[in-house]
Amino acid sequence: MQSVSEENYIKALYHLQDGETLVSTNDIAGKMNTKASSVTDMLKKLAEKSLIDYVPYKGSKLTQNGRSCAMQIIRKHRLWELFLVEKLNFSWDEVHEVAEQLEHIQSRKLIDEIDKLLNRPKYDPHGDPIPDETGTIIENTYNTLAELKTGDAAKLSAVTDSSAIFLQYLDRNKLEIGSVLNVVYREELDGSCTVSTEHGKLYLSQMVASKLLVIPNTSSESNT
Amino acid sequence: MQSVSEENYIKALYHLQDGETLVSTNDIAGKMNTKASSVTDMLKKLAEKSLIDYVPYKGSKLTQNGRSCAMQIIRKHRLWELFLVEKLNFSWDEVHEVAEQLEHIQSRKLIDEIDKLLNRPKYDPHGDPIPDETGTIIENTYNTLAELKTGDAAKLSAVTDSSAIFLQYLDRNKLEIGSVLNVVYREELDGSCTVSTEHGKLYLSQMVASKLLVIPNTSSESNT
DNA sequence: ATATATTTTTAGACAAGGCTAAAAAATGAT
DNA sequence: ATCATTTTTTAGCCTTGTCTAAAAATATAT
Ligand SMILES: [Mn+2]
Ligand SMILES: [Mn+2]
Ligand SMILES: [Mn+2]
Ligand SMILES: [Mn+2]
Repeated sequence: MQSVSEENYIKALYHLQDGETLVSTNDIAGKMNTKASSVTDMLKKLAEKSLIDYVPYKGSKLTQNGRSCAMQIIRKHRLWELFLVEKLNFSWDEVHEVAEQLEHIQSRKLIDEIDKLLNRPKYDPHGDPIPDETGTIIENTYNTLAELKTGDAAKLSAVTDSSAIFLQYLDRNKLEIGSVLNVVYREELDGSCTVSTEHGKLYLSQMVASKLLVIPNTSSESNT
Repeated sequence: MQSVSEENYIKALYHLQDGETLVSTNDIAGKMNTKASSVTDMLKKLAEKSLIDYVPYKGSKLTQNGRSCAMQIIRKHRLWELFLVEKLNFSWDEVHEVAEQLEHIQSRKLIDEIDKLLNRPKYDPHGDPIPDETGTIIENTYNTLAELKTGDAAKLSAVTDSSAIFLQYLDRNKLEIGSVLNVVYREELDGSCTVSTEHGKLYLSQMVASKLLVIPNTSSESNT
């Protein structure tokens, strides 16, 4: 059993990890709003428990064990987020903070029952995939909206920024998971794009477009 | 905002308090499975925050402030317990441990929505009253089954022992909140009693009978 | 009233998790 | 290859919450 703090480090490591490359101590400190020295201490402890492989001065990565631990925490986080939206009238910009607390509740039955209640959902309110009981997670290869060209169409499938301020911006512009986006014009100069949705035309900056993960519409793939 | 540990001390103090009398340091240590010296340290801290009145060598009691804080924690504990039973297929002997964790989650909206979902319930699965948002709690004056005499009838309304082992004993004997109990014979020697329910006759020891809170049936009050 | 027993507090220590400042290692630029 | 910069680790300190052992206060019994 891990402490709340240990769980948070494991989660951060998972989110920062990209393939087999080691995650730097500084990056972890950045993500967790702590100091590098605190991170070093914790890395030693996690290595001791064989949850991570830690190479001093080089970086660290999750072991098999650590990864499966991370998946359980992320599963809980995302199931709770969906539960809050589906059953307790939370909006998608309100759930993250509460889920940060709920993800640390220790009860196998509790999370299994939430999973059942929600009919074994595959995605959370932000489009992130929910690992199943065994820790298996769907790996989707999305495009960002910023990668599309004039004339392309796509379905908004996930967002990479779950901050309240960003999600509220999307709400104001009637963008939600599932929205169909047609790229009316893509400005190469600054990477911005004008899209049309069922609610009308929208101008989206490169900053916003790069945070929207989409599945390109194969039906309009002909116009290359 | 209080730490989880502070909240647990406040809760213990509430449960031990009886009227205006001071609660002894030793009693708190007993209830919390800690040592008296640890309790003394915490009492000083809680007094500093004016959550309790602490008189060294005499004991302590909750202030107005501390009491209202206790009510919020107990409200959360009991609402979560009922939620687990009503919505997530937990049995009444499984909920306490998980509720001990969930009661510390900080989110006003979360608990309000749970309350709404359950239709502003008045009692938890063990018959304990649930404080409302303002901290108001129903004060019932129950009798224990052990106080009744031969011929009395009563409705089981609450239990004072929520341990899994005790609740499972009640399950095995088909006793639940709401069960109607007729005292067929009360043995003065050892305080045990034989009761009949809709499922048949039962022999209950004084130890068990004293943990069952009942509302005597006024319709059979005539036989005094 | 005094001695004994019990309860409570104090003193000092420890583990977890954090911080700052200094030292050491790695990286990058000439 | 050497020097300067950045990253990481170490050393030492702090806070929270716990403990044990000793001291002080209170309660109890003669
Ligand atoms: Mn989240
Ligand atoms: Mn999410
Ligand atoms: Mn309980
Ligand atoms: Mn209860």
